[in-house]
Amino acid sequence: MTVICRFAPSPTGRLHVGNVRTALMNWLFVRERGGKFILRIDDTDLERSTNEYEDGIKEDLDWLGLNWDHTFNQSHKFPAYEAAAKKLREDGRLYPCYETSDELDRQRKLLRVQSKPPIYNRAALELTDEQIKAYEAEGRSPHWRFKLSGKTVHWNDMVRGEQSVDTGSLSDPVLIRGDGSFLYTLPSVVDDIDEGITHVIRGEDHVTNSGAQIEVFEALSDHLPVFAHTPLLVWKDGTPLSKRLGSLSMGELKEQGFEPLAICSLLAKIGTSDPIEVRSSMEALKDEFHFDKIGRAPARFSDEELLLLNGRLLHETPYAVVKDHLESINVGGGEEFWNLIRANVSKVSDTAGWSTVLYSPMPGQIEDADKDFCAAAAECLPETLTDGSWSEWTAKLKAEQGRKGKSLFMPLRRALTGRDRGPEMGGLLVLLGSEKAKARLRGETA
RNA sequence: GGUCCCUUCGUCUAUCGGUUAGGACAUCUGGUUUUCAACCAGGAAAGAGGGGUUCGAUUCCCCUAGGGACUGCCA
Repeated sequence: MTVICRFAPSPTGRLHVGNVRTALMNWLFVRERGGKFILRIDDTDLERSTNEYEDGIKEDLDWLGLNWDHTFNQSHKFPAYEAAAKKLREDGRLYPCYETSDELDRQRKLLRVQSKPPIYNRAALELTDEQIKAYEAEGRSPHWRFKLSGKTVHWNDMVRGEQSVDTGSLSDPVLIRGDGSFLYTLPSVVDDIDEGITHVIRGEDHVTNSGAQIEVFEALSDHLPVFAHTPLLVWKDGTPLSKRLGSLSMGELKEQGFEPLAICSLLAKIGTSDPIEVRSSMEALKDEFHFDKIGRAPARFSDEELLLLNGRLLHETPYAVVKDHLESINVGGGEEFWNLIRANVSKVSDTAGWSTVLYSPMPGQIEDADKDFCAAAAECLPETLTDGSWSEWTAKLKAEQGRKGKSLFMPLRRALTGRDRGPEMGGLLVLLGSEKAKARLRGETA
């Protein structure tokens, strides 16, 4: 059986880490099983959906490496949803309701105050023809609810095991709004049937939904996908992610200089029994993905962890992979430069600072007590530098100046780079060149 | 209020009744670099609380506490 999964974002905003995790789970599962990944744009809400967001979402997925085999918009499929609604009406599963939103709101509040579950009372089922005519005469157009069976729905969830939802304790879901537009539930089920979706992988906020949706599936066809409800993502301190989604959008993370693979690695690993480590390819992530590795507690997302993984990834990234990125941010220096400094960067943009150190005029950093020492060091620095120059030079300085260890090396590092920490000095010295090095040791800007 | 879910080293987690409770990240120590960072090795560190069941409970059951999801003419 070919596995077919879908990711179904609404184009009402850019993708954030929560969405991406869902997309990633679907993608990893499909690619591991050699199936089809469908990108469905849930734009039935024409008011809030925009083309810009749709393009943004596609751009984000592209950037992350989550490629899809097929994509379509729900807004192009209204006839199919109408047909499904017609069938449900004919079968007596879809019934018109005339309450206003305010009335329903009041009813729910009242029930809550009485400590009763806020379930729709199905008053619309009792309406007489006269009452309906009266409502229509008032100009009210009905919204339509799906009549749940009241039975308990069972399914075997790939993450949560045996699940049951008592549809008797649920409100009949509204499928069609008063203005005739479709809510999420019906189009989603119709499309899952049409596309032959075999596995629905989504967040556990949909668990109750699935109970109702399964009944809609059963009312429309024999097709029923397997469900997998993954735990939600929370912020590192355990608070809901929703408060900071703005700063966790892909657009934002990209701008902050995070690598797609670091993001995917983190999102694929948190909340699982695998160690949180970066992987250098989506292939590797795919091979390690398994539903039985997913825990059931909320997965914690940490920006610090992301930065760490980003650094680890860069430490082993070959020049060819970052070449374009380096050129796009105008970083001087080629392969030698990258190989030397990559172990000391967390983000590609950190290379800019090292590029300045090596290729732009800047003053060294010399403390008063080290002035004479640095001047002397400048004197005996050879004109031509090779890989061995650093150790020869420092050995000579050690003998002549009587300095060793930290007091020997730190002043040189500071004078030459202006920094306390950084890559191995031997390599830096060669890239820096003798002339520049001498000038900086004398306290000049070079 | 109701339904469902969760609670193990600082953090994310493994364990399907008997384990020296394992790993990863962070932290600490050592090595390497005649300095720092990076890198490598090693150490310390844990089953919310209370009851059961059992020869034996982190594991099964109940209660308490804490956290989360759902309970929309949102998705």
